[in-house]
Amino acid sequence: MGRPKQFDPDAAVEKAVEIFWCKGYGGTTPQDLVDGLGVGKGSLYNTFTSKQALFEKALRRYGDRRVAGLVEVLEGSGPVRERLRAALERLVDTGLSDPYRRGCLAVNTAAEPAGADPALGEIVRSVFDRMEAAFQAAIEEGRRHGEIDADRDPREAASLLLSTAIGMSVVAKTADRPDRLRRVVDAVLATL
Amino acid sequence: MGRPKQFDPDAAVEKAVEIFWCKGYGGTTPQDLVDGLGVGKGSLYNTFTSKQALFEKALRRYGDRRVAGLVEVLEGSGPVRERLRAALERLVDTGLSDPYRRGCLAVNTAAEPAGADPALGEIVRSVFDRMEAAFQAAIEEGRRHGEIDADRDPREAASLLLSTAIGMSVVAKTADRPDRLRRVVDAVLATL
DNA sequence: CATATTTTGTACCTGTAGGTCAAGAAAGGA
DNA sequence: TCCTTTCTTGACCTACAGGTACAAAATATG
Repeated sequence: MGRPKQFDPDAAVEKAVEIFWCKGYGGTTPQDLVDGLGVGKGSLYNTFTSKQALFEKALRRYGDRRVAGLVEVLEGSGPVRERLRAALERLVDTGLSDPYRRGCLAVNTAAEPAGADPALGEIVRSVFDRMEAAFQAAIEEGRRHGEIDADRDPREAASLLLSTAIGMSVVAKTADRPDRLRRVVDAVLATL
Repeated sequence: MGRPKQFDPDAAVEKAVEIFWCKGYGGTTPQDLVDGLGVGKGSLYNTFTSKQALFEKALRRYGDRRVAGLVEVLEGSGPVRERLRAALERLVDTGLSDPYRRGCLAVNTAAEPAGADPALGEIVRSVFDRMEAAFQAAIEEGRRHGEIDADRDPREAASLLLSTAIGMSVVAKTADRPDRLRRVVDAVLATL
């Protein structure tokens, strides 16, 4: 009962992702949210309580999507090595083709002072953990299929892939010459 | 002639590095600077013009120092491979032992929206370029000495080391289990 | 239809960002 | 010694951050 909401909170979170992704947590103002979500300030705070609470929802949603995208590519068909290449190249391509150079919201948050907040840090950590686990699963599959050297420790390799992916997200933001990122992909795949 | 400054601008930049490193560019307020530098707001703006101008000085100084530290380790004595390990482990150790988990100021700036500013982006890019060049020089030396496989493309390997180092700076901020970073160092060195 | 409940728009609030300005203090030069 | 120049202090300014409060509007129930 009571008056029904005149907007879709779910869609609003979706829009919030874009705004926070562009401006960062600290750089986003209530006015940015009001303009971007198209809802009044009263509704905004009535629904989401605070800027941070909304950001937590947005970051979680972003992270889930990112992880799902990575898992989808890594669990695809074809040789594992090619799937790993596809996953990394997707990172590079989407990073470089983004006109706003937003990088990765999870990485940006980790680097921001906001990342020191326990709740936000935990969300970021969870994203990183799931990405690493996805890499590790792929590498183990490749090892079982004899595509990847059995000497290679999958945990080690997965940690390297995670760190590399994070580093590439940052490098992509500097709008550096694209060849640097292509080299990184080649280099890290050559090691497997 | 004229009244002499009552503070050392050079030392003030040094202190500014610490403040920006802790709070980020966007998160640092004029009041933070007044408190931290111990100079009045008038003197601050009279000497440094603006928050951004001071930050540029601070970021440049930080970057020069960081690059010099890396070069020093990489140009040291002993086998190249050990020097590379020492350089990466230093990154990990200083990153993990920092109680404030500040990561790397250049990386944090690249990830912040402020990194999109042309002047700041250029400083960050310069830091990354010089680090990559230092890695590349070390790898080439190792190759000449037969310590590193001649098949390995030094540019590729250097780009990988750079991306990995950047990624580790971010991961270190999440206060993740230290073993992840140790694994990354082992993994990336195993590839050379 | 009256009422209880929830949402919405608008006004309002306190604190601070990021500076600017004017007046006085501390030097060197004529 | 007076003048010019530069630095310093502190007051001041405008805009906006991040919310809160309230009255009006829209529903479900009895």
